[in-house]
Amino acid sequence: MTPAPGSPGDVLTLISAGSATTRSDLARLTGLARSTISQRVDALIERGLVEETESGESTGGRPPRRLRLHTDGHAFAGVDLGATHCRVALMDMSGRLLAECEDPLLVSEGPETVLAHVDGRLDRLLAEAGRPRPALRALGMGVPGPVEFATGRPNNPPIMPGWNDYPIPEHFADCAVLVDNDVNVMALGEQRNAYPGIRHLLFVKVGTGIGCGIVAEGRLHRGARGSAGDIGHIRVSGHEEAGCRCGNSACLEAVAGGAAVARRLTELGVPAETGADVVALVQAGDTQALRLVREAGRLVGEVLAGLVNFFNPEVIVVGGALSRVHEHLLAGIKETVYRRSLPLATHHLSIVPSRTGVNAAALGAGILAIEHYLSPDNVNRLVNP
Amino acid sequence: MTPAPGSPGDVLTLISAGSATTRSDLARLTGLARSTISQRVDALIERGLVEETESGESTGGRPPRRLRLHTDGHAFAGVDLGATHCRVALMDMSGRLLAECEDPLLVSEGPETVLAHVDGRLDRLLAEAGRPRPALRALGMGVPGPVEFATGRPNNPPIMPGWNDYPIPEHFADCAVLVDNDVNVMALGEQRNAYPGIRHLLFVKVGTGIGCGIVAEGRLHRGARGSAGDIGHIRVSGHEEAGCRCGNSACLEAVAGGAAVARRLTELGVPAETGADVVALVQAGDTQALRLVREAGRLVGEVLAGLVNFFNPEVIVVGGALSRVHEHLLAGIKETVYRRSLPLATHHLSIVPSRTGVNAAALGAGILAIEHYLSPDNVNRLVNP
DNA sequence: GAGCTTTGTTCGGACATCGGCGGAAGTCGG
DNA sequence: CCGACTTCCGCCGATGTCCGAACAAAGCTC
Repeated sequence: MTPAPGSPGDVLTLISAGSATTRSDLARLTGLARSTISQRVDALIERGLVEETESGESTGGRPPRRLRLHTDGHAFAGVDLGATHCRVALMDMSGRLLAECEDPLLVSEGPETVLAHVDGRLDRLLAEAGRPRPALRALGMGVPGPVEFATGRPNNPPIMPGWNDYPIPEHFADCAVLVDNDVNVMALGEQRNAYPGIRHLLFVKVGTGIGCGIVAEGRLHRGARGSAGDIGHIRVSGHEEAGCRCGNSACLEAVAGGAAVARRLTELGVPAETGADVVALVQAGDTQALRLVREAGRLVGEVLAGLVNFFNPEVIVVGGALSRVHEHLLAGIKETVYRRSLPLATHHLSIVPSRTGVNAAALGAGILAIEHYLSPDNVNRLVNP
Repeated sequence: MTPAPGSPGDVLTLISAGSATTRSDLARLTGLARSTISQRVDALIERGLVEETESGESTGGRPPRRLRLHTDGHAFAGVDLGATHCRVALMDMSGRLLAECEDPLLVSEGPETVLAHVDGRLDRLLAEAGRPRPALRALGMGVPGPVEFATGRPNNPPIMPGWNDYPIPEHFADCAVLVDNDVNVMALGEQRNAYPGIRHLLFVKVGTGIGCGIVAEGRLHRGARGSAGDIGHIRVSGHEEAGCRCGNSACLEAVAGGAAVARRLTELGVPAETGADVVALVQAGDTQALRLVREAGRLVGEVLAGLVNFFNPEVIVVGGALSRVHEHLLAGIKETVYRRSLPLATHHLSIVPSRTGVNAAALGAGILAIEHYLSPDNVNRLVNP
């Protein structure tokens, strides 16, 4: 059931999105009477979800009292679980970062160890921000593998031994927990922070692996089994010799992933092991590395060219480890996409580097948590007993 | 603004979908009081949208009065405009076919001529079905090219000379007109008729060209510029020699489209010009034709394998002219998709031939029209003065 | 400071919804 | 065949929600 127009949740959504900052705005936008709006806003204030700030500027009459989210007393967490690191961000209801931390941590140590670590970091960050544990309303988590979003259970993740089907939410009994693929939360964070008006966006992460988060109609597309966006094993032409860990050959990841580029560099006599090594070499001005990164961009671009025709996004954001040298990667991507995609699809297409940087995933996961908590359905439940 | 739960439109949606056939069902499903439901249903009956039928079976008490859409007095049209044909289907509100016709017609004759023809056929079909012209509530149309759905204007369609930016809806002043790409309406029709529970579905049309309709979250995905699903110009590996009319080479359409298969057959000494010729040859048992169709299936499958990883659909439906010999085409497609896509994405994936047949597009276009008319927003407008 | 404008609150009335009651219309068991 | 039971449906008073007019508040303009 969809919420009624102008319901408390709807009102809060407008305030949260910044579409409305006064009661008058709300009345205009919802079409409800001013008296009704006042009543709704009062309820939201009473529940601690909204607060009044100083009076705004008069436009010739009585100045309005500005409304905004009441960000005290609540906290939300975003967790970015990588293969070898764990980043936790504590945010308020408006999405502002309150505190954060990052530690090296092997996801392969298994769920109990890793989630206990997360739990400890949450306590520390909450203390830092001066908020009690019960203030934590919801937690979002991005993990490096496929997840069944509805239940928060990893689904045969290749690089998360011991996590298969583990019910992550049950580890945090006192607050709502939303678990998603790391690339999905990065896509969400980028779209919400940098491209709020864009309805169709792809976020491509080029690191050791290659993945893609899909925002369609402003919402994450996860597909039937939650495995949408797994573009690392799409075939690219002319590289039949490259075998991939998935058992096939000529997979995008096997020829353009960070590890693949490093291996090819090593073959050329420039020792490199990981994507980070490649980035360092490019930054040091190594021309072989630069050439190979650009070539990797072309290969990613070949796959993206097809996806642009298929999905017709407005924006493609390129992130991940290799994007630290994004000029060269992007150059290769753009070159191929604009050559191989149809004009109608590329005419208004932007291909840009990620703006959110290293904590993109943690912030995106936090946004997942906040949007869950502020969803009209949830707010209506909070307001009506 | 989303409609309120249990609004007249919501009630009608449940009846239309077959989820509820009695007042009691509606009360259970909406959570509203039985008295409220009765009132809503009365309003819908008064407006001629719903009718009572005979009593249903008792389950131990008073038998319920069954409700269904009141299909008399309304009519909806679906128009399938092809490059060389025009098919018009007249349907009632439940999606049942009332009358239909097909004529050879060159879309290249331009909008005035073609739309005048459609108009004439509409009158004839309405007369056949015994309904007056004003009974026509909405019209859906599928055209062979990209369309800006919101305005119903073709967007630089390659095979529709004279139609660029032509405002098709203005030609039919008295009823709502929805114009979409032909593959999109085929996808919609197939999903609604044959796979109502499936949320993510791809419809692949293999004919002279190759296109794809995308259903995501149960709704058509049209993309940013309405060009989503144009998979005919995605690159396939190992066919650099094949030039395409789009200016690139190795496009899927240039190696696996009906015209391409026909050309390759001709080169092998078996004369063929169009996809229809190829179908005839296969049906006649020509082994060369059979082999090439299967090979075309493999090529389509290579592209679909990537799209399966990216989009993660539950069902892929294969339609279009070449699918009349779908055993061979499907065999090639399945072979490649199941080899090249990730297990998580293929595990619950079905690849099936289209069930709706030659009038798939016309029926899908009609469904577009009906769903527009029965959308909760529109129904609420109809019921409340 | 009077009048104007805009914002926000108060309050009575209109309207929709709820839920109990009773009648209608069937089944079931004796 | 008939009464008990079940389910469906309409009626109606009670309840609560929402609206809109009137009013108060707080600024601007002259």
